[in-house]
Amino acid sequence: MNIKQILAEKVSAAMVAAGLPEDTNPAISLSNRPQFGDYQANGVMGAAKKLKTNPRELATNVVEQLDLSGIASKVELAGPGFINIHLDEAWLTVQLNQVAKDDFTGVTQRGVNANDDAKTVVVDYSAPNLAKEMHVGHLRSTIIGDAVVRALEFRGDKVIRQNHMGDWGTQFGMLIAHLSDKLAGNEVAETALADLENFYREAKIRFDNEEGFADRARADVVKLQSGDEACAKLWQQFIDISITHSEEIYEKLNVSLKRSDIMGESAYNDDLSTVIDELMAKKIAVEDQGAKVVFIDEMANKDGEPSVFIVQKSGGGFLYATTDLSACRYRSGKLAADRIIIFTDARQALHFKQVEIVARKAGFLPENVGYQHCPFGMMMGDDGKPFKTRTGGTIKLAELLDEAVVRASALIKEKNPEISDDDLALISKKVGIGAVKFADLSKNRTSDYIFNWKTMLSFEGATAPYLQYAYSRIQSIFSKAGIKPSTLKNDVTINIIEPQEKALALKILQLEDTIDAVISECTPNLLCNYLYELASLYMTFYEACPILKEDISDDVKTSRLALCQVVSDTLKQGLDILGIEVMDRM
RNA sequence: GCCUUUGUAGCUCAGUUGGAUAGAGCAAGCGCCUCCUAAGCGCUAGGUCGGAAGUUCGAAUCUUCUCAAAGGCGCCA
Repeated sequence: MNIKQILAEKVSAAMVAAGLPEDTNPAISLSNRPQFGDYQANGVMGAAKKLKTNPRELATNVVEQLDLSGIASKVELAGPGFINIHLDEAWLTVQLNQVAKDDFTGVTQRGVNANDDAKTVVVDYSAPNLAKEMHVGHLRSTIIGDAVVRALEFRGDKVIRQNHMGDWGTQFGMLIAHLSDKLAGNEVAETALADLENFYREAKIRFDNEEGFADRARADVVKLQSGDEACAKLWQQFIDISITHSEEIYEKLNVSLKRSDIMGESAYNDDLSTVIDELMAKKIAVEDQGAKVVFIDEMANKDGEPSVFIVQKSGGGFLYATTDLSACRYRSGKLAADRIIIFTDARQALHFKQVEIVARKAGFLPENVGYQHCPFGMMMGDDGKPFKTRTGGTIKLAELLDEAVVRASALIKEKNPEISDDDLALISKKVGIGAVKFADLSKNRTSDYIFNWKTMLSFEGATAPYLQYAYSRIQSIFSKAGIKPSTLKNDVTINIIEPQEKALALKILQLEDTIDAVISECTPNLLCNYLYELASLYMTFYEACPILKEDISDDVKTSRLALCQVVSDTLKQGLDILGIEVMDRM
């Protein structure tokens, strides 16, 4: 169910009938003022400009050809060529009632319509460095990626998650050398690695100061990479425990990543020399100053100097450029991806642009496979500088999340002193984590954003608690009415009476449109905006339209209860895509 | 030096491929609980969209220049 798409098809047909080319964009958008109707089509003006004709006359022709019978109650021509569309309330009512009965709250599944097949989408996100604990810098990739993944799946695409964990590289030599000594001292790996930050720090101190240790560490890297069994065993132990740390975070964050989604850097190790051989054989890469590099003319600067992309170090070692090229081939080949999406911070934008160009040249990434690097900004403190602890250290993600729950708990207790300890624990977890996630997800992906406890947990305005509150208010009505929401699904017809109900209906019918925008641009903030608007319209409806009051007729009562039911489903479903949980009471 | 991103109300942010009078939330001010959860609702105020020029019926959005911030640019990832 996508109103915008239905209107786009109708207006397009009218445009063609009026003599415009087939690919003319009808440019349907929501009207920004009630007197301009519900939707407007602005495409005629652009088209008239291209054809150098009078926009008003052209628009008149299009409107004459436009058949919206049954859908619109009024179509008006305004200004230089705006076509304002007032939707027919009867039509809206029919659509709304269909959505009310639908398990996917009106979102069409891929494959149902022609030209809308399910795609295989590979999504690379989270990707923490296993040498250390996850810190706040990993939050955005993890939750933005997960939200997009869930949106894709909800729409019906086949998603293959790829957690490209940093589990390989020189620092692991130092770590396994240190671990080896700890185990020799009769320590158990789990205890030695209980605090990864400490462990890393200890190893680093030894590496920098202790005589002979650095040499051992370097030797261990070489041994590890050449397949030495003892080193591999130590490495595996380290990796396993570090992954367990990450899994705890995913669990806390309600993120859908599983161990089976891990495809770490080490997994590409055996393929790297092949990648280089192919690049050399195809004369894409050349030797320069001892290293193997690709000179990318497509990205030359004004003076014609090509961009440089190193794929193998002069000593023969490989870099993350090599790994990412190998990943391109694996994903488009073995995984048969139609589309590849990568979530990393914006600093890597240049790198991924280079990877794509080289991979396409080398044939690792066929023409028809989409490749999308989705960068995001950093998390800043109140002072606008990178978010750090008071002493300047990185903030562990686990600690941040714990603090969110503690803060939520204090606030809930204050609002609701009689709450039981069990309820408090459960609700503060959902509210605290939800608040952190929503604050992040609701911001535009590309810019840096300021992390602030106060605004995200204020419980006022556009926050997760506001949405959760709207949801629990609805549940409260059901419980007060003694009605199981599921019983409303089939027998009840919703009627639109008040303007607040119409506004709500219109918003409900925009879910698919919103999801599609989230999917194509990888921007969950659009879904956040949508859900906030939905919740806000519900609150307005709640104040204006009594449901369980004595003077409300049974018909109106059941109609409104059913409307509540659709809003409740939509909110729950939308928040679920964001990985935010709801509760019946708060 | 070159490249990328960002700059919108006091603060935090939206703003769909150029569309009509630039929108929310917080903070500020004023109202609304004998009534389904006031973690709420309604109203008021707040802006030369960093600056300048250009493109056109029409610019926060496109082009050029400029100012400011952040980041990247040959052997880390």
